[in-house]
Amino acid sequence: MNKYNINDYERPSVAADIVTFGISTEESSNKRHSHIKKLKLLLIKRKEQPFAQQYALPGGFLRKGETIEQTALRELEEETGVENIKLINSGVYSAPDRDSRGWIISVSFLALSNTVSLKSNEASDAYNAQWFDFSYDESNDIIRISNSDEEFEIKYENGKALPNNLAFDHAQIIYDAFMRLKDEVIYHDIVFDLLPDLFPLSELQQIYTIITGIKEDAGNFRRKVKDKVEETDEFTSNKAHRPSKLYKKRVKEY
Amino acid sequence: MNKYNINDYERPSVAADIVTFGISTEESSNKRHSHIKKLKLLLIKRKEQPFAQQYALPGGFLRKGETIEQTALRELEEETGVENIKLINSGVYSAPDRDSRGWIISVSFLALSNTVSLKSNEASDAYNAQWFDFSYDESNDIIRISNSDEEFEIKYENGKALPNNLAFDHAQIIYDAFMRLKDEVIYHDIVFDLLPDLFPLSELQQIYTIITGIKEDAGNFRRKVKDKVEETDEFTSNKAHRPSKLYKKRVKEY
DNA sequence: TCAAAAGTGTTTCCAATACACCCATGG
DNA sequence: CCATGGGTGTATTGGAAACACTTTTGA
Repeated sequence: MNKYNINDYERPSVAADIVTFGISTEESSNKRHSHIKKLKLLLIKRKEQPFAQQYALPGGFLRKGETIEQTALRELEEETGVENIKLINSGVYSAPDRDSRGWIISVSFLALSNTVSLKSNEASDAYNAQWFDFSYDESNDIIRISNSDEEFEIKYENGKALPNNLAFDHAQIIYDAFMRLKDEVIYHDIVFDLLPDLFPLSELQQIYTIITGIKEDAGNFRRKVKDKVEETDEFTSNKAHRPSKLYKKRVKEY
Repeated sequence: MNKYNINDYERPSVAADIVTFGISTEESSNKRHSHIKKLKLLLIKRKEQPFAQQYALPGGFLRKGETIEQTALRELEEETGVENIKLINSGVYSAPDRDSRGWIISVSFLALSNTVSLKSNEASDAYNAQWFDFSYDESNDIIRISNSDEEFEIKYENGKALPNNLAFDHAQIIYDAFMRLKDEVIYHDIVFDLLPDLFPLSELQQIYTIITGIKEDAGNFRRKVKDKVEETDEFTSNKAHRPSKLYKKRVKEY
């Protein structure tokens, strides 16, 4: 720190990359069955070199006068139209050769969208952004990311994500961010940031299970989360079964 | 990301700041009592402006060709002589006005020293580095950092650490890093990185308790960690009580 | 012989699990 | 009226907590 003059040394470009998760609701063709929740990841198709036409995380460069969180929110909005999300810093990637354009380090964010963002689905052509299905195979430690055209697998060995068709080191960034998400869901009740304000408990459990891999009896799960949620007077309707009461996250008082 | 030329925009300086925790052993004057373990934090006294003569985290600037982790390890060694430590990224601080010298963002690391570093204590004059006592008052959410001359309190309100006599935004960085440490100790068995290779279970528990605030019956604690440690044939000696078997961390097999 | 911490045994109790069963709705 | 998921009640059980008690050492 001593004798360092900030003009004496070359400085890196600093970027933010955003790993955005959301929940989609897909109506089953069989009306007897309930809708199914899926975990989704937001990617963009790159237009420019390097990795042109390949998929990458949305992201961009830190500008003077803003924080890196502001960078992340700004770039996410510009590139995908997604707004109103919770950000959690999930890593810093600084290998000198990670970007062929030059010396660029990246600060990654885990981002959780609490609304099923129709906006960006409709506008995905304009934005070049796509929500991909996301799943994690716990027993083999493999992440699968797919849409109707493409499929990416992220395998993990010796502490590193193996290279795949995703741009840059984004496979690694996604792997790390998902592991962080899993941790935060299990230990810090962050599931609620993936849900709308009002939700039935079955929906809470579905998403909890998708992310953590922890399957549980519905009745027991209901009791376990009882002190973390509050009842409302709202109910679901139009389902081929008993309506379910809607709950909201309980806000702690001090 | 599109149309961005990395030479078009001004770039920030990037620094690493390191929040280093270690464990000291202090022999009690009363020989009947056992030695007492204390949690310590490593700080340096700044020689230059800004904040000259005030205490700060060790840290320094990212150089071309190295990763930010390498920066952290290099600066820690240069400024304090401390080596062989585990690093965990604990945040990124990028408020534009956080450093009066200019546009400097900081990547912070939680660092755990598994040896009671006598080297840097002896050499602390040369290095201008000091190990401070560190304690966390859970019920008031206050961190206290002190040595024989100085005392710093870190109070937390509305999601932010209140300013104190530590340099820059280092109060905030320390607060965040300690909370991360607590989490990692409770959920991910990271206590072992603060211990030597061989240790009695009482020592493991002491440190676990200091950090987490979780007090427990010694017998019950012993049973709880049984599957995380392995017995050795070594024993402590020269204590005014029954010798304790030394254990080591169990390494998982696959 | 005593204080202090190491270490084991045992009882109690609570919370996680399993599972049976009723409810409400649309098909 | 039946399939489906919502929702409650209850018995079981495994592990956490409490605590009594023995062991081994140096002072």
